[in-house]
Amino acid sequence: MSLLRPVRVRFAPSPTGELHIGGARTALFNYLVARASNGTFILRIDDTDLERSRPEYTDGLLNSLRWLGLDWDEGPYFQSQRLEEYNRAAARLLEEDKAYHCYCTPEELAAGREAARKAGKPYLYPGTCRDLSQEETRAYLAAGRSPVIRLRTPDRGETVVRDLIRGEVRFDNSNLDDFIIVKSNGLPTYNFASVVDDALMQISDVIRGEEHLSNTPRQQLCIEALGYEAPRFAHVPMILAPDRSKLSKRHGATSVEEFRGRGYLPEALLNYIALLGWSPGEKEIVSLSEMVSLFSLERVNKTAAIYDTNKLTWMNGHYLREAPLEQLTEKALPFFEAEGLLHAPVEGNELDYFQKIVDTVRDRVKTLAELAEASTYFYRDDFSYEPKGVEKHFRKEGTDELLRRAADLLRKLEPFELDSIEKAYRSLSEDLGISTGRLIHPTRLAISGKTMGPGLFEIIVLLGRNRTVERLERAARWIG
RNA sequence: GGCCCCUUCGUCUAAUCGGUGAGGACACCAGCCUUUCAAGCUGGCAGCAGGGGUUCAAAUCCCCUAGGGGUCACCA
Repeated sequence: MSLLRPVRVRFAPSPTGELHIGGARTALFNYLVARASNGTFILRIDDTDLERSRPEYTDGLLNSLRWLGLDWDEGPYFQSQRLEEYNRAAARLLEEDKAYHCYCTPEELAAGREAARKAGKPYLYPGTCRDLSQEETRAYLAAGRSPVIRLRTPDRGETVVRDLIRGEVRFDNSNLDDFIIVKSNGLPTYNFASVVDDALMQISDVIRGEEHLSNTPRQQLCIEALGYEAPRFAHVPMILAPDRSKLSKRHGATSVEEFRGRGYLPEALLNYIALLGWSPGEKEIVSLSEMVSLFSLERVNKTAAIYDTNKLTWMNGHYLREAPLEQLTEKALPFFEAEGLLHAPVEGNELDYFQKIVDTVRDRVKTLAELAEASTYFYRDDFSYEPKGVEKHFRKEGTDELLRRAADLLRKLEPFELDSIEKAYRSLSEDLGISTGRLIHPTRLAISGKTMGPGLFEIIVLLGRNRTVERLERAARWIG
C-alpha cells in the first residue's frame, strides 16, 4: 500500500433497487480495506439518474448496510447535491478545449448506431460536433437544441488501467470515442461524476464490481484530462446467479433484505459473501473483525462466483447455534410475532419461556423463520397430527391406553423434572414389557403433532405437567 | 459483432519463486451416536475446459481453440 496518502475508500451504490449480495460484498471489501489500514470508509449515493433513482431505495440501502454492521465514517454524500462540482470541472475542460458541446440529437445518434449495426461495424461517435464554427453553434442554439458535453479523446495510443486484482489492463484508444460527460439536462454521466467525486473526496482505492472494468479507461481519460491523480483500482469478480447470469430479481433471494426477512443472521450472510472471491485461509468461519485482519485485495481472486444458498444456509445454522441466547432471542422475536405466537414486549416468565424454547429448538433449524415455525406447538394447542406419524405411531392396537397410562403417570409424578420424567417413562415401558420407543413416539406425536423435534423429555418439561397431560388424554380420545 | 475479463470437484475455494497422492468447506452417500429429527464425529464420491509448446519437471509460464461473463446509452 502506498504511504503517500491515507486510505480512503468508498461504496457508491445507485439508489435504483435494494442492496443485493454483490453490492453487499463490494461494500464489505471496501469496509475491510478501510478498517485494516486505519482508513476511512465513505458512503456515496450515485443518484445522477433522475429517472430511476428513488429516495426509498436510499433508505433501504442504508438500512441493509447498518443491519450488516458495515458502518461508514463519512457520508452519505449525494451526487445530486454536488452538481456545482461537476459543472465546475466540465467548464474547466471546455475552457481548456479538452471537451466540447455536441448538438447531435438522440435520434441522429441512434440513426448512426443503427447504420453501423447494419453494416456490421462497431459504432463510435464520429466527432460530428468536434470542431463546430461559431455560426454552426449559433444555428443549433437558435434551433433550440440543448447540447451535451463530450470529452475530446485521443484517437491513437492506449489507455492503461492498473488494477490491484488484474494487473495492467490495456485499451486501445481507437476503440474509444468522444463520450458524453454532461447530459443535455445538465447532469453529469456516471463516468464523469464518479471521477470528479473520487478525486475531490481523495479516494485512494476504488474497489468495485468487475462490470465497471470496461468503463475504467473512459474514467482514466477523464482523470488525465482533469489532471487528477489516479486512484488504485480493484475490480472484484462478479457474483452470478445459479444459472450463471447476472444477478437480478428473478433469481429468488438476492437482496440483503430478502435474506434478512427469511431469517438469516447478518454475521452468517457477511461470512458467506466474504468467501465469494476470497479465502480467509484454513478456517472459513470468520467474524467481521477476523476478516479485517486477514483480508487483502491481493488475495481476492479473478473468477466470477456463483452463489449457492446451501452453504449460506448451513452457515446460518452454525451461527444460530453459536449465538448468545439473549441476542438470538431478540432477533427471533419478529419471526415469532409474524407467526402470531408472541406480541412485542416480552418479559418476565414469558421471556424466560421464550428463551428456553429458542434454546432447545435452535439446534434443529437453520433460519429464524424455521425456528419460529418449529416452535408453534409450544404456544398453540390447535395443531394437527402428522398423517404419517399417525400411521406409524397411533394405529397400533392399544396406543390410546398407553397414552392414558403415561398421562396417569405424569399427573402425579414428583418431582416433575427432566430426569425423573425420563426415569418414569423408562420404568413404565419396562413394566409393560415394551420398548421405550413404543411409548416415546406416540407421546411425541400427541404433545407436538410431529414425529421429529427436540428431545421428548425437554418438550414435556417446557410444556409443563398440565398441558402435557391434557394433550396425552386428548390424543387418547382422538385415537379411541 | 468490437473491446475487456475469466476458466481447479455439482458449488465456494487452497495449492509461497513450476516439483503436491491436487488440500479444505458446502451439498450428496455411508457409518457411529441416539426416543425422533438435527447437531456432532468418522469415512466415501467428485476437479486442474481442450490442444499445442517451453522445461529434467507444468494446475502453475507462453500460444491457439472452446466456453462463460462484462461492456459498448444523454443507466449506474
